[in-house]
Amino acid sequence: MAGGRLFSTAPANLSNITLLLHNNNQTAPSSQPLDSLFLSSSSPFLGSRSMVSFEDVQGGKGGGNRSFFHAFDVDENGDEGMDEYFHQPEKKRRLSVEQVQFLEKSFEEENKLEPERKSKLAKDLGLQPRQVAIWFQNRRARWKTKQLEKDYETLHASFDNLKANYDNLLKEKDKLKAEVASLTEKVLAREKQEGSLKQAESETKGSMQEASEKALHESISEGEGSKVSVIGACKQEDISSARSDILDSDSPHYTDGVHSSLLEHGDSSYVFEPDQSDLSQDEEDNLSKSLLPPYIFPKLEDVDYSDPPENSCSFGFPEEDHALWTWAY
DNA sequence: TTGTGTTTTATTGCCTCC
DNA sequence: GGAGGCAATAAAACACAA
Repeated sequence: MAGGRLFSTAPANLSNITLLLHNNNQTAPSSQPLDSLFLSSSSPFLGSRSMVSFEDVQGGKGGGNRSFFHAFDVDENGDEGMDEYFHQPEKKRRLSVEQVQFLEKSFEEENKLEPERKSKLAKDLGLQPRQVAIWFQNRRARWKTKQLEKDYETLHASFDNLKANYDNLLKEKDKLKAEVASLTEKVLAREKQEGSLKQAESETKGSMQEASEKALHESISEGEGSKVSVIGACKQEDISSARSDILDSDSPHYTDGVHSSLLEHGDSSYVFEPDQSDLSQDEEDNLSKSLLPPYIFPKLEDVDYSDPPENSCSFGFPEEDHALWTWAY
């Protein structure tokens, strides 16, 4: 559209240029080639087939600075190649390889074009300053596109890298999650196992306790003449007395002086002083301590009193000893 | 040779800066 | 308001396969 319009008006411009050239030729040798209208005499790019823009002939924007005739006025003139331009005015001409290389080099140094540089390049390349400006503009556009592609690739690579890392982390997380679940399961199983073991233990303990109590009751009720009451049997002082009674009759004689004297005293009621029943629990405990034969019964301070007194028929003995000392009665 | 896609040159209109 | 840059676009030039 834009380009087409330019060339649709080309014939009119062409006639203007022809006229101008004609006028120019009136003052210049007719042997001068047309190319030199646009090329510096010192240009290494003589013979360029670069297309001529007629925009400035039309008085396009930018004013006189962009004038086709400005270039014409500045540059040397010549006739060679004139036919080429004016027989194919509508044709675009590509820059030669040398021109492009020169422009590329210049672009690498600086991608912006100052007016002085533009003029110099145009002069050196035998191009219009406008052409040089257009080339730089298009080159910047290409560079920008390339840069965008590069940036996109960099970002894409970065994204891929991050995504791979993220995926790895997700996998690791799942692995750890599974590990935690497995360990939790193991812990729960172990706790369950321990719980059932404890329950079995307590059940055993209960049945053994029951059995020992039964045995105790039986042994007590069998001994009718015993001074030991069933209720008192569960009290430590009473049990101690009962033990003394039992020991008096069944147990081997002690060599312990105190007990021997006591036993020798013949009066087992000695240990059952009526007054002592009125003693406080602490006093009773102390008394019991003093009366207990340490080599048969455990020291009372070692006895577990965690059980309530009424159920303390085990006397703090380990469950496995209950049967033994129950048998001892 | 021709159709088609890509590249290059150039234009246009808009915008910003001075 | 002029100069110049930029995005969008046109169109010629070019490359290449069929």
